Amino acid sequence: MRRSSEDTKALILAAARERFAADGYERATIRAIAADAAIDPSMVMRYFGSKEKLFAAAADVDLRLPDLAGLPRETVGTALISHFLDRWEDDEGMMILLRTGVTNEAVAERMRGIFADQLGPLVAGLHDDPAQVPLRSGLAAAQVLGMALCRYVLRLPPVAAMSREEIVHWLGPTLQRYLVG
Amino acid sequence: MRRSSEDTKALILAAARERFAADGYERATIRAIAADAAIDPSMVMRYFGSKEKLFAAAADVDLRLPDLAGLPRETVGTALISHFLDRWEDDEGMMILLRTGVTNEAVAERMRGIFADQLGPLVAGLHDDPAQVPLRSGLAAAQVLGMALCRYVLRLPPVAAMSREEIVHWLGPTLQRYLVG
DNA sequence: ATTGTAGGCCAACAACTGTTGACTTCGCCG
DNA sequence: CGGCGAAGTCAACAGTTGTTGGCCTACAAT
Repeated sequence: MRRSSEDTKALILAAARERFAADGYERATIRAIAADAAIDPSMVMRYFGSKEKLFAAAADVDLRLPDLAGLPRETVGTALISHFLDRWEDDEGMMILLRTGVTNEAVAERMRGIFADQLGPLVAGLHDDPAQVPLRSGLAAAQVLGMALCRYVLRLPPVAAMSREEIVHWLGPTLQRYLVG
Repeated sequence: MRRSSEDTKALILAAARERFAADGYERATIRAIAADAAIDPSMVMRYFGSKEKLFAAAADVDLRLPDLAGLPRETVGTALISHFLDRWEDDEGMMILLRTGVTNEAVAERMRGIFADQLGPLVAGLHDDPAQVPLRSGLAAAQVLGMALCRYVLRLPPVAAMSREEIVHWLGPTLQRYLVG
């Protein structure tokens, strides 16, 4: 029995996401991705056109932010950090963005867009004064991304060893203050 | 007049630091570094042996942490964030470490060492209970690195636009709580 | 003036990269 | 059965990379 076109495409995409997440853009070669998917490198080109387009498909990420405005005012900090921990632990896309955005201007631009379009509106729902929004969402982004960087990417031992509850306990109040304090 | 051996070596090292800081390890090619220094690529090999050794020389970073134990207890948070902002703004080494440590395991290991050997002892000076130290220095690292990431590497507009005083004002109390609160 | 040496340059290497085009093989439809 | 399109393979391309060795050239000591 032969594979369908969509099946192989999905196979390649899965392998690509893994490689990009683990190695970043440059070190994740098309040959390595193809080998992981057990197919020929030329199939990658056939289905995705180029390495850049394959990456674009692999790095298509949605933060899936919940609607914090519906929550009790004093719980938005812990809600946000909980959500981000969930997201980081089950979506390779987060790792891809961070690993590659640091050395690739196009991806950095994409991250700026994601934070402006997704985190910004969410924070806007918490304030009457729109002038506060950029500052507060920027502060929140710095805290959340710093945690992800230390825990999932650099794996600083004390940070990687922290329990989920510890992180929520310490970062929750910080984010609370940044967001609405 | 001909250049001295040490002069060229310093010239190469300066160009290398700039390139590694701007482009990361993979994209910073020996040829590009040599061109910046206006010398032949083979000279880089002559003076540094290999690209890896050149990088090791370029990424030799010291956080130069001040002695927080000598300060009034309630000012350690603002003192730490002020110091890190200074450091980030006048030492390309910080950028090199962050840009490359994210995709290079050896550099990540180096960063783990730096934070264990430099930030750890500093925090230890603030506590009687040594068991608290890893948690607290990990939290501080996450906050500080997250700010650096958003401001200097990703350049998220709201974070990049913040004034130095705003950052100290907002992150100071957070670090204070993480360190001794 | 000769020579030794250290600084510098050139050309080439082998390996690896993304990418391409021609070729083969499978399986469905008429 | 025959052929046609889709799925897959193979080999090669052109460019770039780190790295090497041989060669040239200025300068200081003899």
